[in-house]
Amino acid sequence: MPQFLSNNKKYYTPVEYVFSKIGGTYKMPILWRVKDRAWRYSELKKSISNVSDRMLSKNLKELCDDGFISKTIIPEVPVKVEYTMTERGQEAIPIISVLRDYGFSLMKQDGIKD
Amino acid sequence: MPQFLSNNKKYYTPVEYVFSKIGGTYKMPILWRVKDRAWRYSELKKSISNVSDRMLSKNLKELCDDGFISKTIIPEVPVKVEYTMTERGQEAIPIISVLRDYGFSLMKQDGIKD
DNA sequence: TTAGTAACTAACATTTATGTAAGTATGCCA
DNA sequence: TGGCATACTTACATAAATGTTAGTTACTAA
Repeated sequence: MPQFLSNNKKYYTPVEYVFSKIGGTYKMPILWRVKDRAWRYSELKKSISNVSDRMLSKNLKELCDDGFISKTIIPEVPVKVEYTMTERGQEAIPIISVLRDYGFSLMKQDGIKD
Repeated sequence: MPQFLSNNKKYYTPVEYVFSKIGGTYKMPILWRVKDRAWRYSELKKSISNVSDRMLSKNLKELCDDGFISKTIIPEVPVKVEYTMTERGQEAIPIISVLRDYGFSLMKQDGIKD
Protein backbone atom coordinates (compact mmCIF):
# COMPACT_ATOMS: atom_id res chain seq x y z
CA MET A 1 0.00 0.00 0.00
CA PRO A 2 1.15 3.54 -0.62
CA GLN A 3 1.40 5.81 2.35
CA PHE A 4 1.53 9.46 3.28
CA LEU A 5 1.64 11.68 6.29
CA SER A 6 -0.69 14.40 7.54
CA ASN A 7 -0.25 16.04 10.95
CA ASN A 8 2.28 13.38 11.88
CA LYS A 9 -0.24 10.60 11.40
CA LYS A 10 0.44 7.91 8.83
CA TYR A 11 -2.24 6.98 6.31
CA TYR A 12 -2.06 4.09 3.90
CA THR A 13 -4.99 4.76 1.58
CA PRO A 14 -7.13 7.69 0.48
CA VAL A 15 -10.16 5.86 1.87
CA GLU A 16 -8.51 5.82 5.29
CA TYR A 17 -8.07 9.58 4.98
CA VAL A 18 -11.77 10.00 4.24
CA PHE A 19 -12.72 8.08 7.37
CA SER A 20 -10.31 10.06 9.51
CA LYS A 21 -12.33 13.13 8.51
CA ILE A 22 -15.94 11.99 8.27
CA GLY A 23 -15.86 8.47 9.75
CA GLY A 24 -17.07 7.25 13.10
CA THR A 25 -20.60 6.71 14.32
CA TYR A 26 -21.93 10.27 14.26
CA LYS A 27 -20.20 12.45 11.69
CA MET A 28 -22.16 11.35 8.63
CA PRO A 29 -25.46 11.49 10.53
CA ILE A 30 -24.59 15.07 11.51
CA LEU A 31 -23.60 16.10 7.97
CA TRP A 32 -26.68 14.44 6.53
CA ARG A 33 -28.93 16.55 8.76
CA VAL A 34 -27.10 19.83 8.35
CA LYS A 35 -27.04 19.50 4.55
CA ASP A 36 -30.14 21.55 3.83
CA ARG A 37 -30.60 23.95 6.73
CA ALA A 38 -29.07 25.26 9.93
CA TRP A 39 -29.41 22.94 12.91
CA ARG A 40 -29.10 23.82 16.56
CA TYR A 41 -27.07 21.76 18.99
CA SER A 42 -30.17 20.73 20.89
CA GLU A 43 -31.96 19.68 17.70
CA LEU A 44 -29.09 17.44 16.68
CA LYS A 45 -29.03 16.01 20.18
CA LYS A 46 -32.71 15.12 19.99
CA SER A 47 -32.56 13.83 16.44
CA ILE A 48 -29.54 11.54 16.63
CA SER A 49 -30.41 8.49 18.67
CA ASN A 50 -28.29 7.87 21.71
CA VAL A 51 -25.65 10.48 21.01
CA SER A 52 -24.10 11.83 24.19
CA ASP A 53 -23.08 15.45 24.76
CA ARG A 54 -19.49 14.29 24.80
CA MET A 55 -19.61 12.71 21.36
CA LEU A 56 -21.86 15.34 19.82
CA SER A 57 -19.74 18.32 20.81
CA LYS A 58 -16.49 16.47 20.06
CA ASN A 59 -17.67 15.57 16.57
CA LEU A 60 -19.14 19.01 15.89
CA LYS A 61 -15.84 20.58 16.90
CA GLU A 62 -13.82 18.27 14.66
CA LEU A 63 -16.15 18.83 11.70
CA CYS A 64 -15.75 22.60 12.22
CA ASP A 65 -11.97 22.36 12.60
CA ASP A 66 -11.78 20.25 9.45
CA GLY A 67 -13.91 22.72 7.51
CA PHE A 68 -17.02 20.63 6.83
CA ILE A 69 -19.47 22.71 8.83
CA SER A 70 -19.46 26.15 10.39
CA LYS A 71 -20.78 27.37 13.70
CA THR A 72 -22.71 30.52 14.44
CA ILE A 73 -23.34 31.73 17.95
CA ILE A 74 -26.49 33.79 18.25
CA PRO A 75 -26.36 35.76 21.51
CA GLU A 76 -29.96 35.39 22.52
CA VAL A 77 -31.03 34.28 25.94
CA PRO A 78 -30.35 31.52 26.43
CA VAL A 79 -27.61 31.34 23.82
CA LYS A 80 -28.40 29.73 20.47
CA VAL A 81 -25.81 27.92 18.40
CA GLU A 82 -26.36 26.97 14.79
CA TYR A 83 -24.41 24.67 12.53
CA THR A 84 -24.45 24.96 8.75
CA MET A 85 -22.68 23.35 5.81
CA THR A 86 -19.56 24.74 4.22
CA GLU A 87 -18.77 24.14 0.57
CA ARG A 88 -16.34 21.41 1.61
CA GLY A 89 -19.12 19.82 3.61
CA GLN A 90 -21.51 19.92 0.68
CA GLU A 91 -18.99 17.98 -1.38
CA ALA A 92 -19.25 15.13 1.10
CA ILE A 93 -23.00 14.77 0.65
CA PRO A 94 -22.98 12.88 -2.68
CA ILE A 95 -20.54 10.38 -1.15
CA ILE A 96 -22.74 9.85 1.88
CA SER A 97 -25.67 9.49 -0.48
CA VAL A 98 -23.90 6.72 -2.39
CA LEU A 99 -23.13 4.93 0.89
CA ARG A 100 -26.75 5.24 2.02
CA ASP A 101 -28.09 3.83 -1.22
CA TYR A 102 -25.60 0.99 -1.06
CA GLY A 103 -26.61 0.34 2.54
CA PHE A 104 -30.27 0.02 1.56
CA SER A 105 -29.27 -2.30 -1.26
CA LEU A 106 -27.27 -4.55 1.10
CA MET A 107 -30.13 -4.54 3.58
CA LYS A 108 -32.50 -5.63 0.84
CA GLN A 109 -30.12 -8.42 -0.23
CA ASP A 110 -30.00 -9.53 3.40
CA GLY A 111 -33.75 -9.40 3.90
CA ILE A 112 -33.69 -6.50 6.35
CA LYS A 113 -36.68 -4.19 6.44
CA ASP A 114 -36.29 -0.61 7.65
CA MET B 1 -32.58 8.09 13.58
CA PRO B 2 -34.40 5.03 12.31
CA GLN B 3 -33.20 1.67 13.49
CA PHE B 4 -33.31 -1.98 12.62
CA LEU B 5 -31.97 -5.29 13.78
CA SER B 6 -29.79 -7.89 12.08
CA ASN B 7 -28.37 -10.89 13.93
CA ASN B 8 -29.41 -9.30 17.21
CA LYS B 9 -27.26 -6.24 16.60
CA LYS B 10 -28.92 -2.85 16.43
CA TYR B 11 -28.16 -0.53 13.52
CA TYR B 12 -29.29 3.07 13.25
CA THR B 13 -28.45 3.91 9.64
CA PRO B 14 -27.86 2.12 6.35
CA VAL B 15 -24.35 3.59 6.29
CA GLU B 16 -23.63 1.90 9.61
CA TYR B 17 -24.73 -1.37 8.03
CA VAL B 18 -22.31 -0.86 5.14
CA PHE B 19 -19.41 -0.37 7.55
CA SER B 20 -20.35 -3.41 9.57
CA LYS B 21 -19.82 -5.41 6.36
CA ILE B 22 -16.94 -3.73 4.55
CA GLY B 23 -15.60 -1.24 7.10
CA GLY B 24 -12.47 -1.41 9.21
CA THR B 25 -8.87 -0.93 8.19
CA TYR B 26 -8.39 -3.86 5.83
CA LYS B 27 -11.61 -4.96 4.15
CA MET B 28 -11.71 -2.36 1.39
CA PRO B 29 -7.98 -2.81 0.65
CA ILE B 30 -8.64 -6.55 0.29
CA LEU B 31 -11.67 -6.09 -1.97
CA TRP B 32 -9.83 -3.53 -4.07
CA ARG B 33 -7.06 -6.03 -4.79
CA VAL B 34 -9.24 -9.05 -5.39
CA LYS B 35 -11.49 -7.14 -7.80
CA ASP B 36 -9.78 -8.18 -11.01
CA ARG B 37 -8.05 -11.49 -10.35
CA ALA B 38 -7.56 -14.27 -7.83
CA TRP B 39 -5.18 -13.42 -4.99
CA ARG B 40 -3.37 -15.82 -2.70
CA TYR B 41 -3.26 -15.33 1.06
CA SER B 42 0.49 -14.75 0.96
CA GLU B 43 0.18 -12.19 -1.83
CA LEU B 44 -2.36 -10.18 0.14
CA LYS B 45 -0.12 -10.42 3.18
CA LYS B 46 2.82 -8.99 1.25
CA SER B 47 0.78 -6.34 -0.53
CA ILE B 48 -1.16 -4.85 2.38
CA SER B 49 1.19 -2.86 4.58
CA ASN B 50 1.40 -3.95 8.16
CA VAL B 51 -1.50 -6.37 8.13
CA SER B 52 -1.04 -9.16 10.64
CA ASP B 53 -2.05 -12.79 10.06
CA ARG B 54 -4.70 -12.32 12.72
CA MET B 55 -6.39 -9.42 10.97
CA LEU B 56 -5.92 -10.76 7.47
CA SER B 57 -7.44 -14.15 8.12
CA LYS B 58 -10.18 -12.70 10.32
CA ASN B 59 -11.18 -10.22 7.62
CA LEU B 60 -10.96 -12.77 4.81
CA LYS B 61 -13.20 -15.10 6.78
CA GLU B 62 -15.78 -12.38 7.45
CA LEU B 63 -15.77 -11.27 3.81
CA CYS B 64 -16.34 -14.90 2.79
CA ASP B 65 -19.07 -15.43 5.39
CA ASP B 66 -20.78 -12.23 4.26
CA GLY B 67 -20.61 -13.27 0.61
CA PHE B 68 -18.24 -10.64 -0.80
CA ILE B 69 -15.43 -13.00 -1.79
CA SER B 70 -15.03 -16.72 -2.19
CA LYS B 71 -12.21 -19.02 -1.24
CA THR B 72 -10.70 -21.85 -3.24
CA ILE B 73 -8.30 -24.33 -1.74
CA ILE B 74 -5.92 -25.81 -4.28
CA PRO B 75 -4.39 -28.97 -2.83
CA GLU B 76 -0.85 -28.52 -4.09
CA VAL B 77 2.18 -28.82 -1.89
CA PRO B 78 2.31 -26.67 0.02
CA VAL B 79 -1.37 -25.82 -0.07
CA LYS B 80 -2.49 -22.86 -2.15
CA VAL B 81 -5.52 -20.75 -1.25
CA GLU B 82 -7.07 -18.28 -3.63
CA TYR B 83 -9.62 -15.56 -3.03
CA THR B 84 -11.87 -14.19 -5.75
CA MET B 85 -14.76 -11.76 -6.01
CA THR B 86 -18.39 -12.79 -5.85
CA GLU B 87 -21.09 -10.80 -7.59
CA ARG B 88 -21.98 -9.20 -4.27
CA GLY B 89 -18.35 -8.21 -3.87
CA GLN B 90 -18.23 -6.68 -7.34
CA GLU B 91 -21.14 -4.46 -6.41
CA ALA B 92 -19.04 -2.94 -3.64
CA ILE B 93 -16.28 -1.86 -6.02
CA PRO B 94 -17.99 1.25 -7.44
CA ILE B 95 -18.63 2.45 -3.88
CA ILE B 96 -15.00 1.96 -2.90
CA SER B 97 -14.03 3.75 -6.08
CA VAL B 98 -16.14 6.75 -5.12
CA LEU B 99 -14.54 6.81 -1.67
CA ARG B 100 -11.05 6.61 -3.17
CA ASP B 101 -11.70 9.46 -5.56
CA TYR B 102 -13.14 11.53 -2.74
CA GLY B 103 -10.10 10.71 -0.61
CA PHE B 104 -7.76 11.97 -3.31
CA SER B 105 -9.87 15.11 -3.64
CA LEU B 106 -9.70 15.78 0.13
CA MET B 107 -5.96 15.14 0.11
CA LYS B 108 -5.53 17.65 -2.68
CA GLN B 109 -7.64 20.22 -0.79
CA ASP B 110 -5.41 19.63 2.22
CA GLY B 111 -2.17 19.88 0.28
CA ILE B 112 -1.19 16.23 0.73
CA LYS B 113 0.87 14.62 -2.00
CA ASP B 114 0.73 10.87 -2.51
C1' DT C 1 14.09 -37.31 11.97
C1' DT C 2 14.40 -32.56 11.08
C1' DA C 3 13.40 -28.64 8.64
C1' DG C 4 10.66 -25.84 5.61
C1' DT C 5 6.44 -23.69 3.53
C1' DA C 6 1.51 -21.91 3.32
C1' DA C 7 -2.23 -20.74 5.66
C1' DC C 8 -4.07 -20.16 9.44
C1' DT C 9 -5.49 -19.92 14.98
C1' DA C 10 -5.36 -18.83 19.94
C1' DA C 11 -3.98 -16.17 23.99
C1' DC C 12 -2.94 -12.02 25.61
C1' DA C 13 -1.75 -6.89 25.34
C1' DT C 14 -2.49 -2.33 23.77
C1' DT C 15 -4.82 1.36 21.52
C1' DT C 16 -8.81 3.77 19.97
C1' DA C 17 -13.65 4.81 20.13
C1' DT C 18 -17.43 5.47 22.69
C1' DG C 19 -20.33 5.72 27.07
C1' DT C 20 -21.55 7.84 31.81
C1' DA C 21 -21.87 11.10 35.21
C1' DA C 22 -20.98 15.25 36.93
C1' DG C 23 -19.63 20.00 36.53
C1' DT C 24 -19.08 24.83 34.11
C1' DA C 25 -20.37 29.52 31.90
C1' DT C 26 -23.66 32.86 30.78
C1' DG C 27 -27.56 35.30 31.53
C1' DC C 28 -32.44 35.97 32.78
C1' DC C 29 -36.40 35.78 35.70
C1' DA C 30 -38.92 35.02 40.07
C1' DT D 1 -30.41 34.31 45.97
C1' DG D 2 -31.96 30.31 43.58
C1' DG D 3 -33.34 27.99 39.73
C1' DC D 4 -33.76 27.21 34.83
C1' DA D 5 -32.04 26.84 30.00
C1' DT D 6 -28.51 26.04 26.27
C1' DA D 7 -24.30 24.47 25.05
C1' DC D 8 -20.72 22.63 26.26
C1' DT D 9 -16.29 20.27 29.09
C1' DT D 10 -13.85 17.10 32.13
C1' DA D 11 -12.74 12.85 34.45
C1' DC D 12 -13.28 8.30 34.54
C1' DA D 13 -14.98 3.69 32.77
C1' DT D 14 -16.07 0.34 29.37
C1' DA D 15 -16.15 -1.68 24.78
C1' DA D 16 -14.34 -2.55 20.26
C1' DA D 17 -10.61 -2.81 17.06
C1' DT D 18 -6.16 -3.94 16.23
C1' DG D 19 -1.32 -5.57 17.42
C1' DT D 20 2.12 -9.25 19.12
C1' DT D 21 3.82 -13.58 19.84
C1' DA D 22 3.68 -18.16 19.62
C1' DG D 23 1.71 -22.33 18.10
C1' DT D 24 -0.79 -25.63 14.70
C1' DT D 25 -1.72 -28.64 10.50
C1' DA D 26 -0.43 -30.95 6.46
C1' DC D 27 2.67 -32.35 3.39
C1' DT D 28 7.36 -32.95 1.23
C1' DA D 29 12.19 -33.16 0.69
C1' DA D 30 16.78 -33.86 2.66
